[in-house]
Amino acid sequence: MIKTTTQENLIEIATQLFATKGFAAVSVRELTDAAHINVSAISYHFNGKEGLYQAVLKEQLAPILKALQFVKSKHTLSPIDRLTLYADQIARIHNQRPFLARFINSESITPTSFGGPVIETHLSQVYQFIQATLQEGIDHGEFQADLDVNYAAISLVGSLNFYFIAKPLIQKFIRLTNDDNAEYTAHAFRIYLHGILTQV
Amino acid sequence: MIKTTTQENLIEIATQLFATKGFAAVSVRELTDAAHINVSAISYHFNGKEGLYQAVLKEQLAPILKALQFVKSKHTLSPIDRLTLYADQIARIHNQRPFLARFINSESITPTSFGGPVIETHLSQVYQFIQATLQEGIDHGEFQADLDVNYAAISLVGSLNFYFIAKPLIQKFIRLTNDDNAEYTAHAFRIYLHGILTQV
DNA sequence: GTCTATATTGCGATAGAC
DNA sequence: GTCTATCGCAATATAGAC
Repeated sequence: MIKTTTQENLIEIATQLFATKGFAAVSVRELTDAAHINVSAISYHFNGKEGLYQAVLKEQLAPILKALQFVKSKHTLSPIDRLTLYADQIARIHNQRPFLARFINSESITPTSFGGPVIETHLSQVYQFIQATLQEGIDHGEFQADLDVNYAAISLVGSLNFYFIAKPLIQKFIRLTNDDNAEYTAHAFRIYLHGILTQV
Repeated sequence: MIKTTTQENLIEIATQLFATKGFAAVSVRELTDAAHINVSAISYHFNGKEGLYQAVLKEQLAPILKALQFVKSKHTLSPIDRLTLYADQIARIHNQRPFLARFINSESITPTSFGGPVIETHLSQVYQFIQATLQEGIDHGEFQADLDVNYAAISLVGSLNFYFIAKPLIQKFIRLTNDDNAEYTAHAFRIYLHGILTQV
C-alpha cells in the first residue's frame, strides 16, 4: 500500500482530467469527487483551480528541458546521431508522461496566462536546438544544402509529436499492432532522416 | 457594404471565438456581444450554443471530403503524383479556412458528442486513402518495401498538418519570412517523399 | 487538515412584449 | 426577428466549526 498525500493524489487525478477534458471543462467538484476529498481542499492546498493546474503543468514539463540539456551535452556526436538521440528521448518522455502531448498541444493553441509563457520558452529551445543541428549537418555536407531549416525543424517536430497528440483518435481507425511509442518515432525519424540526407 | 444575415454573422464570430478559446471557454454572452446582437438570438437561430457550434463545425469540415474525392478521382495519376496533389489540397484548404486545424485538433483530443463522430469519419477516410496510396507505391516498387504504411501515414499527416496546428505558437519564436502555407507543405512533402522513395 | 454551509457570480435558456 | 427581464442552475471560493 503506497501512501500518497492529498496533494499528490489531487495532482494525479487533475492531470488525467485536465488532459482529457481541458481546463475549462473540468469543475473543482468533479476533481474532488474523483479524488474522494472535499471541495475546499483545492483552495486550501493549491490556492484554487488555477493553482492546481499550474502545479500539474510544472510537473509535466519538467523532463523536457532536462532531456534537451542531455542531448546538447553530447558534443562529440554528429548532427545525425544527435538528432537520433533526440528522437529517442522524445519517445522516452512520452512513455513516461502519456498526457504531456495534450498539455503542450492545449497550451499551444489556447494558451493560459500562466501556462502559455512556460510552454513558449520550452518549445523555443527545442526549435533552436533542432535548427542549429540541421544547419550544422548542412555545413558538414551531411544534409541537403537547400533545406530550409525553419520548415525542416517544424516537419521533424510535427512528424515526431503528432502521433502522440492524435493517438486517441488514430487508434479508433488504425490497428496499431504494437503500442510501442519508440517504434513509431524510430520509423518516422527514419523516413525524415532519409529525406534530408545528401546520400543514402 | 456587404449584407450579412444574423446567422452568417454569428457563425463567423463563433468560428473565431470557438477556434481560439475552445467551446467550453466561450460564453453565449461573449458571442452575442462580439456580434452586437442579443443573447437570445443564439437560441432563436441555432437552438442553443451547441447548435451554433455544430453549424460552425459543419461549415468548416465541408471542403475536406470534397478535396479527398477530387484526389481519389484522378485514377491515372501515379501514387507519387496523387500524394503530391493531396499535399497541395491540404495547403489550399488551410488557406481557405485558417481555423480548420484548430477545430480538428480540438475535436480529436477532446471530442464533443456531436463533433467527435464527424471528425472521426473524415479522418478515417483520409488515412485510408494515404495508406492505400502508400501500399500501391510499394507494390509498384516506387516506395521502400519495408515501409510500415500505418506509421508512414501518420508521419505524413503529422508532418503536413502540425504546422497549421502549432502556427500561432511557432510564429512567436520562428521568423517565417513567407507566410505562404503552400511553401511549407511543399517543403515538408519534399522531405517526406524523398524519405520514402526507393531511389532519388 | 478536513469538513459543512453558504456567499457570490456567471452560465445557458426562455417567456413575453414589441 | 429582436429585445428585456428573469428563471434555474452550476460554477469557484471561503468562513467557520471540528
